[in-house]
Amino acid sequence: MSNNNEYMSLKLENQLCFPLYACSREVVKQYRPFLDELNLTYTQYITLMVLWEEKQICVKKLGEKLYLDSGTLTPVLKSLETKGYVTRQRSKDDERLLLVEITEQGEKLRELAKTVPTRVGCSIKLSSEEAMTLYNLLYKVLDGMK
Amino acid sequence: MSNNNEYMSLKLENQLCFPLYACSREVVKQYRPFLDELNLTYTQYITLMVLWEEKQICVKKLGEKLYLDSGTLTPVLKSLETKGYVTRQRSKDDERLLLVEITEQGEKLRELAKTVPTRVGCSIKLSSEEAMTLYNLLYKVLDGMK
DNA sequence: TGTAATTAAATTGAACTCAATTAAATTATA
DNA sequence: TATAATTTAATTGAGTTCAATTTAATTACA
Repeated sequence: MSNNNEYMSLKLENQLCFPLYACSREVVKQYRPFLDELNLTYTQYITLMVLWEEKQICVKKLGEKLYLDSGTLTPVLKSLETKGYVTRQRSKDDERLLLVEITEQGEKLRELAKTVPTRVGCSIKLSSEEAMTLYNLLYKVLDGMK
Repeated sequence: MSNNNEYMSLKLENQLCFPLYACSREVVKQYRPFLDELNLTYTQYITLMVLWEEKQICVKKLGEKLYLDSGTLTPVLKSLETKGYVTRQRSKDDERLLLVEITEQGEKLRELAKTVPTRVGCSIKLSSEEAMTLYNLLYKVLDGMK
């Protein structure tokens, strides 16, 4: 009798990756109306989230936190600079490093953004226990991969 | 005493969306070496996965399954057509519908692709119970959003 | 010291994603 | 039946993502 496991696993629903991919995009989509109000994209928003905590950080470290590389971050940071939310300048100690720093205007944006998570949270229909479980499993996958 | 919950929730780690977004991209990245062998992108691959099950489907229905719209699918389907894996033709019954059908060559690719899930699965360091829990929670979020 | 190796960011090019718009076909209804 | 509303794909444009390459700076070490 033939073994169908491999063929079975080629079903969309049988792979973890697909719901992960679809769910990620759908949840990011929930942010849009709220981020539109702030004239921010999701990528710009999470970049600012790091800077609201760190004040100053180089592109490399920022990329490690966001799992993004300079190919993605360079245009995002230039755009945030144009909007007046960050400054970009080379480190005096090591000219290879580009230091990104939040501006006063960028700090102010935090006040306007602070209700976003709660508002988006409403469309994620999980109990806090389920959300915690999901959160932990996602980081387990993420940590297990590096 | 002031309430800091809203500020707290602006931390990257405090939102479910970020690990979802990062995890999705990292897991998709794991597919690359295997899909490179087949000269397929991830989006092309999941499109074929649907067609391996359905044989024929219109763009609308395909988009519902993949959570993608024609803006994304049209170029993907044209590319798969160029590679000889699918055909695209308007429905006789309703000229608005574009019917996508798997070709014999597309069917053959399934044989080559069948080991991909198992090979990628190795880099997801979860027990089968954890994987099932994660899977169910992702679909709960996804289903709760439509 | 001088050269090689490494590191950080920018750039390039291909592909994806999505919102908004357009065009064509179909369906509903006045 | 004629017109209006709806539906389906395609198109457009902005922004993202990533691999690969390039450039400049720093570090390692012969």
